[in-house]
Amino acid sequence: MRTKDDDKIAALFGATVKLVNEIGFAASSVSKIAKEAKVSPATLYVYYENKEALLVSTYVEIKRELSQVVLRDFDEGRPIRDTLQIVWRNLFEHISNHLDYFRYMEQFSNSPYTDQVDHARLERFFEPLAQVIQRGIAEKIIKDVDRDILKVFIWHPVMVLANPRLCQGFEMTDKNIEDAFTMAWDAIKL
Amino acid sequence: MRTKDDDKIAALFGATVKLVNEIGFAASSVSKIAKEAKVSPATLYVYYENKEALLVSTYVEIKRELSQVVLRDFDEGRPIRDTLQIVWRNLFEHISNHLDYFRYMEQFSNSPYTDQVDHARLERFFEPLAQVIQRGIAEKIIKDVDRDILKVFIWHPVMVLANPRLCQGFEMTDKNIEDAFTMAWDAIKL
Amino acid sequence: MRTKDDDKIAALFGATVKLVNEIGFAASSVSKIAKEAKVSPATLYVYYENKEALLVSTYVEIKRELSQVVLRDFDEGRPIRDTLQIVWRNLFEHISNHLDYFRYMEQFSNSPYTDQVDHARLERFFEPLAQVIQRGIAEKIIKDVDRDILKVFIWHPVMVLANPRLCQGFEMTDKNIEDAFTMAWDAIKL
Amino acid sequence: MRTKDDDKIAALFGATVKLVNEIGFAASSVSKIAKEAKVSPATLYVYYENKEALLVSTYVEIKRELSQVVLRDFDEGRPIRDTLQIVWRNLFEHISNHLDYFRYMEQFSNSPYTDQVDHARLERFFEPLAQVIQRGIAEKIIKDVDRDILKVFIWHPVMVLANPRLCQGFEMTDKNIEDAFTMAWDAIKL
DNA sequence: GATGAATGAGTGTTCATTCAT
DNA sequence: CATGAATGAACACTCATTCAT
Repeated sequence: MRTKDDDKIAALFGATVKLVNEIGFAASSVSKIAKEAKVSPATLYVYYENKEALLVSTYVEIKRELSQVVLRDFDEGRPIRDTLQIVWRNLFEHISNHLDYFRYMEQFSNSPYTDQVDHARLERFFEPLAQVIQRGIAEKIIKDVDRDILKVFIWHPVMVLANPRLCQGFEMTDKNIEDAFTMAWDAIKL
Repeated sequence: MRTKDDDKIAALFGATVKLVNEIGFAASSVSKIAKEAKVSPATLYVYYENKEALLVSTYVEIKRELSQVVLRDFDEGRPIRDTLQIVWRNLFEHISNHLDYFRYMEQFSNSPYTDQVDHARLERFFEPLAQVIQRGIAEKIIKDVDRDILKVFIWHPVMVLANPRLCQGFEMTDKNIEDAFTMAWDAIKL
Repeated sequence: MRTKDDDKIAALFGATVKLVNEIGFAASSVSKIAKEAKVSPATLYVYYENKEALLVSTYVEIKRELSQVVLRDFDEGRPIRDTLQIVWRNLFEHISNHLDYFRYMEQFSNSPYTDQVDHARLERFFEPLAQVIQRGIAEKIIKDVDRDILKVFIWHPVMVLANPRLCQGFEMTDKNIEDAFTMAWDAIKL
Repeated sequence: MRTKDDDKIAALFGATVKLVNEIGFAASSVSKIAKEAKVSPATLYVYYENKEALLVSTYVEIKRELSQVVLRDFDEGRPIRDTLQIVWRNLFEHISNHLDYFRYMEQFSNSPYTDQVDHARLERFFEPLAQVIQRGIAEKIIKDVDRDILKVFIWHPVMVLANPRLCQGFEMTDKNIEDAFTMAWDAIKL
């Protein structure tokens, strides 16, 4: 029965994210995740090959969802700065609503499981953004430097600032968000 | 009686960093660390109260060493941009020579053990830098925004770029390092 | 799925009692108990929350069994002395057949785990006996002294005499048992 | 230097008794005892062959002290009942002053180490008492039953009643002590 | 004599995974 | 499909004892 399957997958997804947030990545064992999702540990292996597959799949799903939200109302016609600012605000809003997703992403990124992810596939989720950047460079609006450097200055600040472990005192007020975007833009613009 | 052996502490420090780099934080067990350091697991407990103490101590030591290297030849008399650039280059050099230290710091930062660190004490290692930033703001050279935001734009890029897991294709060439510093400065300068 | 196995519980119970008798309470480790019961140490944790739960449960089970045997054919109509003598003989017989149970009880009683037992619940197993004593006091057949003192004189002698560690030379002959009962009765009767 | 030796032995004796009372027999490790006695674990092995020797020696010393206190003012001329009552009261007083000794004795008695004690030697400490009993039997004042049975009824009740683990609610008031002695005497007298 | 360092063998417990139903 | 039982391997840590000074 299809419905039931999807329920279980959703339950496992939710349980995984919740547990990683509550007790941390290392302490999130298969049996605890199964208990949280109200299924048997054995059932988990019906849907995923092993623990790694569950964790990787959870990560990819979060990234997929993130790309959809962030690229909502994406319109290439607008000036580049405006486009980026809209994306930045979407990103900020999504983080605020789903801090649990972000904390999962961070912990996953720093685990050995990251190596098992098909990063090229993830990049494709955000392809439109990459093209905007590319256009900005061509039009001499954005600095022509290594793409990784650009990415680090545009996107990482939000992630770091949203991480309570790294920025304990920081508050995500509207002003701070706008300040940060201004600085990101100053960094990359020519 | 036998005397306490600095060699053993050094061996444990080295083994901890090496293992975390090779197999990851979560998989670095006490017995594996002990074996790598060529001591008995029981001996480890002569020098550290428990696993946490070893990991925290290793982290603090890395941070201490980093602060010394980075603040080498520190001279407040220079223009702020120059001061930051020198620090940035020191940081870059240190990262290049000790990528393993940086990977340890990252993994540690995303572990539950981070909460056990006396962060205020660590901040003091880098106090001179904080004062330069402060002066820059007072002299209206640097933007007057939340200090955490400033830190994220000045220091985090290097860390992220140096992380092969996050930036697989990135190469730390001289040009890239200078490009990145220029962008960091553009971000924070008024 | 496999079903929970009463055999395993019985095996763990037996192994626990046997080992405590053979090597002592302190030396009876989880892994040794598991090996004796021919299960994996991990399996033990399917049936009991932890070592303490196993030991406590074993103790309670022995006490429950003891109460059933000792109160067999219990009849309040008989004279009090006769009632106590029957119980005394049942107790003696049970001890003879299950010296291992008694040695387990003793060692458990002197362990820190005793504090975790619900003593009130155990007392209820022997409630009918307490009432006989109570009646004896009311009818001025038994001395009206602190209940603990009564218990010590009626029941403890059997336990101590049955303990080979405390009474190495003692033999539980019929005569000795009757002698001891006579003395217990002389002690408590008015 | 003799003085120093005796200090260390006394410190080890005290530390052993204290720790067994505070954390239990099983949890009293060599290193904890050494730390409590403020000596090195290695020093312990200068004075005792091993842990067992320390524990056994501590037990024997407690028994020796006990025999001295209990037989204080011993006078064979008095009526047997009076003699026993005096001893009983001495015993009660000593227990009250040194509950820690008694708890040590109990825990030791239920440990495997008991088997290593030279019980015959201990019996000799209390020889005068055995002879009084013997005389009581010869004079047909005390029941002529197995000596172990007599011992159990005369001496064990105090020990059990003094054990908070076995008799949680019991209070050692003067009345209770006299009640208990009366019952002990009733049990053994002809 | 006295010590703290050092350790192999063990502790109780949890793990990711598979088995039998 | 779904499950709880079952487990070998590993975990962090402590033990009684010995070694080197």
